[in-house]
Amino acid sequence: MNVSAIWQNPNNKQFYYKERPFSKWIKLNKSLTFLFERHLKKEIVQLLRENNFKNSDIKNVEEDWKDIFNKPLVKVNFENNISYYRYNNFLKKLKEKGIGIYGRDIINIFPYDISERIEDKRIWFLDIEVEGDEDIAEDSVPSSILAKGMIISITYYDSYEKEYYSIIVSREKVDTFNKKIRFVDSEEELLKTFNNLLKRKVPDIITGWYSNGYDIPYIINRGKKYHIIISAIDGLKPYSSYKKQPSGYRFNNSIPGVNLLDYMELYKKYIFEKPPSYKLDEIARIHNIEGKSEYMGFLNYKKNFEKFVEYIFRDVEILVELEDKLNLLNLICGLQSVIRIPINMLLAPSISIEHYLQQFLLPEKKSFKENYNIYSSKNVDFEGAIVLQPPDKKYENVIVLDYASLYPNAIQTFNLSPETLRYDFNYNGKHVDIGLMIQDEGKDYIPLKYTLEIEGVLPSLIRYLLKERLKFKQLKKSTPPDNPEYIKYDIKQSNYKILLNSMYGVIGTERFPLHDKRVAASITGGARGALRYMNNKLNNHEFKDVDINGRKISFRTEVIYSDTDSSFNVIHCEEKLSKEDVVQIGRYIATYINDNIAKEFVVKYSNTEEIINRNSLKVEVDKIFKVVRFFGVKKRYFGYDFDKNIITHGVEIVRVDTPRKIKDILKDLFIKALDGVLKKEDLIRYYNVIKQTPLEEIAISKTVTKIDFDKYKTIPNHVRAIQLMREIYKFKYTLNDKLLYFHIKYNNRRNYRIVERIFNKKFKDVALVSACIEREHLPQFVKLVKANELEIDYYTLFDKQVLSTLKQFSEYREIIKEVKNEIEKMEGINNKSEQLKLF
DNA sequence: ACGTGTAAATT
DNA sequence: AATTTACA
Repeated sequence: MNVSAIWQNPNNKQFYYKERPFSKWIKLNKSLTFLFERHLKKEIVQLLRENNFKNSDIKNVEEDWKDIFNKPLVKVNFENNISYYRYNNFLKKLKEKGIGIYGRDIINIFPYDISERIEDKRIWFLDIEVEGDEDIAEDSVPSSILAKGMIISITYYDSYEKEYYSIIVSREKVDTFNKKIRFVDSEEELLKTFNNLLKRKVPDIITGWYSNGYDIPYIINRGKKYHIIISAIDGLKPYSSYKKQPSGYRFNNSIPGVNLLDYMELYKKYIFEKPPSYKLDEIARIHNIEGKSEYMGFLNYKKNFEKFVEYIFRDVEILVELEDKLNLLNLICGLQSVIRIPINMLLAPSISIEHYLQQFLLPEKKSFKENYNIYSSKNVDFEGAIVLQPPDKKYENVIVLDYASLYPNAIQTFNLSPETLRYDFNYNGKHVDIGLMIQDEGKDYIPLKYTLEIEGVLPSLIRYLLKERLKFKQLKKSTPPDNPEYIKYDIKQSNYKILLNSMYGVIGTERFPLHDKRVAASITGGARGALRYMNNKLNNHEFKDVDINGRKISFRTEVIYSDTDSSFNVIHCEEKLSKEDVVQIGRYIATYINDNIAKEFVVKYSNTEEIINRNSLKVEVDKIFKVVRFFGVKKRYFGYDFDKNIITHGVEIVRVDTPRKIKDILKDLFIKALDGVLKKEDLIRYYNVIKQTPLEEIAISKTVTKIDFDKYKTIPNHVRAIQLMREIYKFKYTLNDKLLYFHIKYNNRRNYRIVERIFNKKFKDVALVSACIEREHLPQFVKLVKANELEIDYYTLFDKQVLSTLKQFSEYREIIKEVKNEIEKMEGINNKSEQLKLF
């Protein structure tokens, strides 16, 4: 059976599926199951009786199951009519008695293939507008839960019909070209209409920007007011709840028969780029999608209805365009077809891996316990990766080698898994001992022996994942990029990559049933060993008369920096090297490592040569620098390749809390500094440029991590800066997005007391403080600047963001000092601080 | 509700 | 020295 989509009722774990795309849901007959240790059979039978289970409640019992440690297990399959409620209560009782339950994940695994084709799913991209939305005050309850305002429109795009729809509460009507609009008289009618459409069209997925926190709870809660049960399956009810957590609100929504997927959550999880704001128009800008003209939803509804109608489609269009570019729904559907669990479960790696592993073990009739409690304590720390300290120096011709998927390949090569670990000084079977590798680092020996006589579940899963990923990578390579298959192969290989990369992380976390910190420590230990091998091999190694592009070239490699899986090698050579020469040298030294690693490194820690065949550790040329500058600190460097493309890490140019304009300026200044041509005039010129730049582009992006400010042990400046705007100007904050932070001169002396209290400082003359606002506040904020209540403190901005940052180039410290003095003179700033600390 | 290592600004 | 934020 191949199904197009599934939905699982979270209340009773009942599965629904569609046999054909765009049909109705069919209930799946799947019984509830659990497993227990065979020696507890009598006790379990007794407990089943005590809990009023009869023989006829049990479909069958399978006695040939085992756990991954080979413990004999019994699997009980209940009849289909046993409710999840009874089942759950029974398992709770077993848990109270300390009886370990195995294989609970099985009930969340859909037993048949699920289509990965996005074309098979009906997806609604949805957005709502609410009356008076822009003046909803901050509250201890999210506005979508209070649901005070009336929903005036629900707009969506149907991926199957390829059509935009909107339902709008309005007596006024407008005609639109290519959009289908239904005008209704009341919110109640709007919700009823929407609900009927849900039941008739049954979308598989509803997605929206922040839809789990706003649109979906709003619809459900407004529905409640009219006793409208928003649901695609008759007889089942929706719900919407939330939990307040230190970092913000967490929502839990359900509309029966619809998979709810917040596109913003998807974006945050899978898009590497960190935007300065998670507002949809900002995201659109980043991905070169024409953003909406202005935010005026409800205002336009009243003032300019035609404009309002144009506007409400824009957000949905952006979302559709975004998916066109990013293919995240495609990605998640691919992942679902591999892991076969409900879509919303796929967002948590520990849950994904847990279910995937269980599914992988099912054919072998193997399972595992909810928690083995092996080395699980929070206090058990384990060591991570090696990071070398680089010098404060500029280099030319630097080749970076790195291990491909180091952690997964370490797991595979050394057979690292909870059940292959022999934590035993005397174990003498065929094995590899990571303890010896760690001892080589000068630490105490502990036996971290992994038997090679059986294959571990983790390694075997990883071997499978690596094989699948390679298969799709090769298919992708042999397909032209304009072929529609190309993107499918790419998504497939990234699905496997995601799973591979989560494997190590979950082993070290308590939530994961098979976690074992000794195994996590062995993974990082094995990886450190591999890195040390490469670095030792390459540091100050003389390569003599190597055939490079038809010439015999001698060179020396020197390791100048290394982080986790990478080794930065500067090539010392008498001769002048072209781009092609360096590329070829890179290939040569990578091969040099790959040819020797198994016999020189991997086998060294094993008592059998068999491990050589297991080796999948392999290095690649990751990048090549024509010039790179290190600053004497770890995780920060700046350079460019032979095509003058910037390659940089850690420095302010790449940080989200650097303003957009400053990033552009710094890029130019960093290149000039690297090339040794930075002049005083460049800096002065940029200082004046910054003064002419719109505020949005010089705003420092900041995140508030605790919505309850009381929870801060020390209040960060940007939080004080919120308090200032809140107390004096009554700005309202939702705190669900990044904020704009400005250094300011505060001018209104009447409020000095308040400002002094907030910032814990005394001011004699000027109050140099800061202000922090939400993006929506920007027009109001500009008004305050124009009214001279406050001024932007360009000097501090320039000093902190540009001058201090450039000081990393130690050779420029003098020039920077001079520029600083010059600007101080220019601005008439008295360098002796006017600010005294109160305490 | 996936790990550890690290820099830097600030109190 | 401790806290907070962001990055790798």
